[in-house]
Amino acid sequence: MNAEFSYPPLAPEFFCQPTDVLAYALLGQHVVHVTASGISAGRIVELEMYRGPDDRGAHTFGGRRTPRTAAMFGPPGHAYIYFIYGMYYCLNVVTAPSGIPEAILLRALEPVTGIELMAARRGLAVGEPGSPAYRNLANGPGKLTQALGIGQSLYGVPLWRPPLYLAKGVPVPTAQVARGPRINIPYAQEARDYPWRFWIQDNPCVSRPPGALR
DNA sequence: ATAATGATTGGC
DNA sequence: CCAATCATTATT
Repeated sequence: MNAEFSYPPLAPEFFCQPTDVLAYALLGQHVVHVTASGISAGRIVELEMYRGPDDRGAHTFGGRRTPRTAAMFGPPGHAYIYFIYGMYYCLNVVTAPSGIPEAILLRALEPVTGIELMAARRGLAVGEPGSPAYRNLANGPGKLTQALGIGQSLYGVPLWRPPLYLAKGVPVPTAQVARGPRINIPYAQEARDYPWRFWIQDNPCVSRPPGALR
């Protein structure tokens, strides 16, 4: 069993940094979810930032404040979770001070703890580390929430303590961070090409091969 | 009340 | 390439 996850939670103040700084700082950190079934956790290897109200790709473009997007207007370090395409949840880390709706979408994790639990939730067989089955556990925004058992009930929760928290990992040197356009926002016009997707260069668990810049 | 659509995934 | 599947949102 998982007695305790050995990585300590990040401090609440960690989230009080500009969104672009946090985009780099979050890579290499861990996402941990504690449930009655056990602990599952993964290392963040890919993410995207959304900066409303000026970002056409963001749910908060134009300052749209609805029940769904409310968390994005709240204080940093909380979970913004939304249901998409009738079947998947996406997990975001709210950033920027209250009133400024910015967030970072977590797009892919490298499995670290609770592999069997993650595989069971995904309906997959447990694979060896490095195998295709292993990579497939959390290499996408919908896959990672499914693997960690994250749903709407965690909407708005703080991310510095259980049951859902970010835990200290090894920061990724800027030189190892690749950037490119965000995925699946063809309607976003000029914002479509902003290089606001960040991932760890050459990491096998990123959601899709690079169309990289830098 | 109704219609359109999506920060995805998996299968053909 | 395209269907699955439904909450959210805007519109009537």
